[in-house]
Amino acid sequence: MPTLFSIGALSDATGCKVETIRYYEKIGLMPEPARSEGGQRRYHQRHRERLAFIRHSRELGFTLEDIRELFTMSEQHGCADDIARRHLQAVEQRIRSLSALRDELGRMINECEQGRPGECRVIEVLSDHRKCTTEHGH
Amino acid sequence: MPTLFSIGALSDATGCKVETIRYYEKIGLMPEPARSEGGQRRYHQRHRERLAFIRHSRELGFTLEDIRELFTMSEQHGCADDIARRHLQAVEQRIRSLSALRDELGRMINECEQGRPGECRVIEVLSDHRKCTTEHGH
DNA sequence: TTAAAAAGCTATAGTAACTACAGGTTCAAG
DNA sequence: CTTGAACCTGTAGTTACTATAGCTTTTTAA
Repeated sequence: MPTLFSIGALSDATGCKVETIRYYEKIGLMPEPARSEGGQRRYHQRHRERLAFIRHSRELGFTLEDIRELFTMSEQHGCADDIARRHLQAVEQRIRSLSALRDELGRMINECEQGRPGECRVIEVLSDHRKCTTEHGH
Repeated sequence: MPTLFSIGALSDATGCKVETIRYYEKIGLMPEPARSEGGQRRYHQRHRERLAFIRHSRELGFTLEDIRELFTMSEQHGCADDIARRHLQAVEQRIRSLSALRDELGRMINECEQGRPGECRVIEVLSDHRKCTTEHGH
């Protein structure tokens, strides 16, 4: 007989919160598990695997919609290459704008340190985009 | 007499959507402007400046709560140095994890190209965190 | 001057991806 | 057998907007 475990045990095994597991079930990302006599959820190993897949994908920044697509792919033994590629492009773009932002913040803080006390460049720069050196945002 | 302008004109001047301006007013980030006879909003130059400050800060990734703090600072002629510094740390952390993620995605896509057709490493790696080389997530 | 079109108004609901109650039930340990 | 931890459902809240419906005001063109 397969070992069944509770939602709390599944939560401990995957690091995913109990509420989040129920939420994934509600939106159809996790299948409805068996229930105990009293109506509590009872999971198998395959639930643990599916949840691990979801959590890992989320850590890598895939959206829940992406993950739905990934499941379809994996069921059809298709290649998830293009989803990953699309996602990689988004990640690279995000890194570029965050880097511009980091430079701008660094510069603001630096100028604030140089200034006389009571004179804050941070506020000044925020008030006027023209005082920016980098082109952040899109 | 100061030139008054409509919400649409303010929107055009700042690139901030009309709905967003009304939203900022509702949450108390923008002051309530004067109204026309018929009840439409009429703004001055100082509203434009305040909104530009908000938008610029948002572009730099500050939250609306941060921006509230920034306004308090600027009213008290205080230094926003520590908010900016705190934010910089968060940005740097975000860049680090996104870089790890980019590497991981690149590796997955690469291995997928190398493999025999119909064999997708992307799904495989997503199923098993142990197949990761980098430590992403926290 | 007037009629139509454009822009504005309020209030409410929806988005992503959860998280946090409230108020009750079931389960496992002592 | 009792107690307390864990579980249940359902609903509301989070962030920062965006979108809709159904109306009113303002502007433009005939």
